[in-house]
This record gives sequence, C-alpha cells and structure tokens, in this order.
Amino acid sequence: MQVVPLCYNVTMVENAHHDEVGPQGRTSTSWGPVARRSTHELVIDAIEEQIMSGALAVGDLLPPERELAARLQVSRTGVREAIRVLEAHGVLRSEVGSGRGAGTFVAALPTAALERFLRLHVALANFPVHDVLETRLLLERGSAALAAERAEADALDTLTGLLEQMDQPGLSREAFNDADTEFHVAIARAGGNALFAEMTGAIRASLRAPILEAFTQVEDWESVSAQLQSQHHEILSALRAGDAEEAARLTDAHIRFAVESLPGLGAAPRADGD
Amino acid sequence: MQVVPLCYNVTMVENAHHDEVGPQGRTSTSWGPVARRSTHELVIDAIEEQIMSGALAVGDLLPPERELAARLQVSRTGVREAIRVLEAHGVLRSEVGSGRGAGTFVAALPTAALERFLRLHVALANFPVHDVLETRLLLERGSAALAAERAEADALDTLTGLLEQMDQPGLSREAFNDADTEFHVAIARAGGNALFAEMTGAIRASLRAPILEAFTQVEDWESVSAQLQSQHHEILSALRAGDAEEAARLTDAHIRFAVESLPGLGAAPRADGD
DNA sequence: TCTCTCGTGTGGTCGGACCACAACGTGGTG
DNA sequence: CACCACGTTGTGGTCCGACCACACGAGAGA
Repeated sequence: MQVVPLCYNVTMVENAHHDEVGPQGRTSTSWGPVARRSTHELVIDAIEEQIMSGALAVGDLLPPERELAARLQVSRTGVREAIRVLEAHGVLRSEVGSGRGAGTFVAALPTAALERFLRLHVALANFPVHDVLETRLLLERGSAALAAERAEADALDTLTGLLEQMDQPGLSREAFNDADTEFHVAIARAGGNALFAEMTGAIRASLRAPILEAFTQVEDWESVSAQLQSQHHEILSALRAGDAEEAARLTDAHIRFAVESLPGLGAAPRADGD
Repeated sequence: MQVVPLCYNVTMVENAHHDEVGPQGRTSTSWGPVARRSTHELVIDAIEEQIMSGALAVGDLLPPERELAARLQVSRTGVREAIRVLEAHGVLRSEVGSGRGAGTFVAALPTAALERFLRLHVALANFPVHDVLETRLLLERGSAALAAERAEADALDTLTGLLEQMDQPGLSREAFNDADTEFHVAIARAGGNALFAEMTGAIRASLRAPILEAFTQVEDWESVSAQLQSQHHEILSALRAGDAEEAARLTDAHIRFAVESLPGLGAAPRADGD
C-alpha cells in the first residue's frame, strides 16, 4: 500500500453550486471574487507546488496520467492540458512506451520554450526589435567580459572552429548567420552564465528571420561579412588574452556595427525624436 | 568572484535513435525519420505560422475550437492542447460566452508566462540563483541609465510614491519587498525597454521566495532596510537629475549591497559534489 | 542459454456528451 | 414607444470511454 500522496489540497470548485446567489437579499458585503481557476490550472498548481517545494527535481518521474487524474479527482483531459503547459515551459517531457524511459518526467529544456516565447512576442511586436537589440547588446557585452575571465580551452577551440567556418569563401548568407549565431552563443556559454546563454540564443532565434531578410538587402555583402569576421577575430583575441574590458568594448562595437549595417533592424526603432 | 563552475546538469532525454535494421533485407539507406510531431504540435505550428506571417495580430479572434478542429482535420482535443500551449506563452487568451468578448484571441500577456518560466527553472536549479542575480545586475544597471535619460514626470511620481510607502515605519518585510520590487520594475518600465521591464519583473518574481526567506534571517533589519531606502532615494535623485552614469553606478552598488546583506543569496550558491 | 512472441502499461488521439457562461433576439409589459 | 424578463444560441470548459501506437519485459519455445 504505502502510497505517497502527491497532493491533497486540490479543492475543486464545485461547479453546480449556486447557493450564494440568493434571491435579492443583501449582496453588497465584502464578498470578493474567488479567482475562478480552471481545472488544468489547478493541476498546474499542484505540480508546480511539488516542484517549488523540491519534492520534484529534474529527472523525476510523475505518476501516470490516469493515476494523477484519479488522485486529483479531475479528468485525464485536465491533467493532459496541465502537462502540455509545463511541457511548453520546458519543465516536463513525456515519452510513450513502457518501463524505463516511459512516462512524464521533470526535464530541463528551457531553450525551445524561451525561443518560442520570444519569437512569438517579437513577431507580435510586443517586444520591439529595438528593445530586443538593446537587450542583446547588454547581454553579450556582459558575456564577453565573463568569457574573457572564465573561458576554458575547449570553449576557445570551439570559437576558433566557428571562425574557420565563417572564413570559408562563398559561404551562403544563411550559413554565415547560423555560424555567427553559434559563435555568439558559444561566447555566452563560455562566460558560464546559463541565463545569459539561453537569452542570447533565444534573442538570436527570434531575430533570425529579420536578420536573414536584412542580409539579402545588403549590397556589398563581401565587404560587410569581411568586416564582421575581422571583428570576430579581434574579439576572440581579446578573449584569449583574458582582457575582459577590451572584449566587452569590441563586442559592443561589433554589434552596433552589425545593426547599423543591416537595413531595417536599427532604422525605425521608435517613433519619437528625443 | 567566487563562482561555482556550474556543470549545468541537463539530463536531457535524447530521442532514442534506432537505426532501422529491417527485420529482413537491407537496412534503409538515408531514410531519416520525419520528425514525428504530435497532433497538438502540428496545430501549434499552424497557429504560429499565422502569427509569424502577420496574418494574426494582437486582438484578432481565432476560429471556434470546433471549427478549427474541423478545418485542420484533427480532434478538438488537439486544438485545445495547442491553445493551452500558446496560452501558457501569453500569446492566446480564451474567454467563454457568446458574441463580442467570447472566443480565443491573440493576446499580449508575456508577464505571467515569463514569471512562471523563470520561477520554475530557478526552482529546479536549472538557472542558478547566482546567474539570475548577475542578469538582474546587468538589466537594472541598464534600465537605470535609460530611465535617467527617458523617464517621464509621472513615472518619477510613481517612484516617489513607492519610496514613501517604504519609508513608513513598521512596514512588514514582505510588504517592503513587494514595494521594493515595484520600485525596481517601475524604473525598468521608465527606461522604456519592454523586455528589460518584463525580465526585471520575472527575475524578482522568481527570487521572491528566496528573498523573503533571506529577509527573515536578517538580524538588524531596521538598519539594513534603512540603508536600502537611503540608496533608493539616491537613485531617484540621480534619475531626476538625468545623470545616467550616476544612476547606473548607484543601482549597481545598491544591488550588490542587497545581495551581500541577504544571507543565502550570493554566499552559498549550493555546493554539491564536484 | 538464447530468441521470439505476446502481454502490459504508457502516452496519443479521437468522438461525443454535457455544463457554464454571456450576448442577443424575442416577446411581453409598462 | 421604452423597458425588461426570458429563452435561444454559440462559445469555451469538463468529462468519459474507447481505441491506437509504442516499447519494455516476462514467459514460451528452440
């Protein structure tokens, strides 16, 4: 028997209760609304509580959907929708099958979640491109400084390899962009700050389409890419030298140059004049 | 800087690669798997495509779930799970009823989404507190500088009001923290960068529990809170004066002071095995 | 001992039914 | 004509039960 309860306190809102709406009696006392939460949100809260309390850690297995539904006294549908939400946040992951690798696990997959989040909100113009670029500048300047101090040898080797890729002549603009993205993300990773790295990657992913569009409009591509590459090499030199200040300064200049060289990115940031 | 190396323990479950060895006969040559996507993911892609192409903008109404299911030739369940995912990202919002305000709309609600994302991944130790604090320092330094240049009069009034709240004697530590959070987020908002502001708010939300825990362990609370408040007033003065550099410097010092004053935040990040 | 097969448990998908809710049309009533 | 009560309608919310695809693992068979 010995079943560890996953959660007791899911107090379902009984749907068929109308008793508080009496006939026109006094209703103006301080009866604040009760924040009606839907079923799947209650399930999310239950799972989230387990995570926040530390009862569920990365790698742990959740009960089967059917069992969870039975324990929480909700339908399997509600449980599945809750799992979808946490899965969308990169916190859960489901695998079909039986035995070892099957079931729903606590995972650590923030990358795809953050990328989709930022990509969509940038596309909806909720986060203006100008603001995203400002954030990018801040993050990568910080990452460069950290990387100059902390970067390991193999991280520097990775960066060197990426520069060699971009040094190949005749590289397509898309391939250049992808390698360039990897280069910048690798620097962020080398800095050792996981949040910097994830944010940097997500920002680049959210700007991929606009950047590629801007690339196609660059007239003297050979010249621009050569200058970008030259700046990359300088940045890498500063990282090798462990010069944090110089690495940050070069990165700052590099990103500003890139933005100014790409039409449509930094052109119309916000419609004011001050 | 005592920095934990952060092995970044991602126990990612890789998709099992089964090299298809046919039961009999030769193995298939280059028949790479087709990236099996589940139904709800296909629906997500369909909706996301509309958003990315600009066909769906904030405020637009989606077709009813039943109609969408019929058009996409999937079950209503799949559509609903997809809507849940986009809703979790703050991109969609569903309202019951009929007519005007009913249905599923494209929304712009990144706040709750980013807060839950960060809160969960911080709780799972996927993003170490140290890294989050480092990001906070970077963002708020930048926000302060921007706010010094761009802040409107009413934004400064809001900040003044929050400082008056915190100046009240006998304020509970929780109330102080909430007002303090509002103060810092308001500065970020005054800077005019939406992403800065959202990130700042999400970071504060993700650290709320650890901060409150640390607050209870502060011995000389009156002294610490008085110093924090004094720094707040100095920052606000710099903002009023429009001195970006000074505002950034003061904010930097303020946050470092706060972290060093609170036990358990910057001191012992969680040293495990290695 | 090894190999094959089939049972079993997992998430994935589906269709249908019913509920709660909010707007709107309709009709009655002043 | 103006107003109001009420039923209609269409929306998302919830639940159920069934079946599928999949992968492990125990047991039968060689």
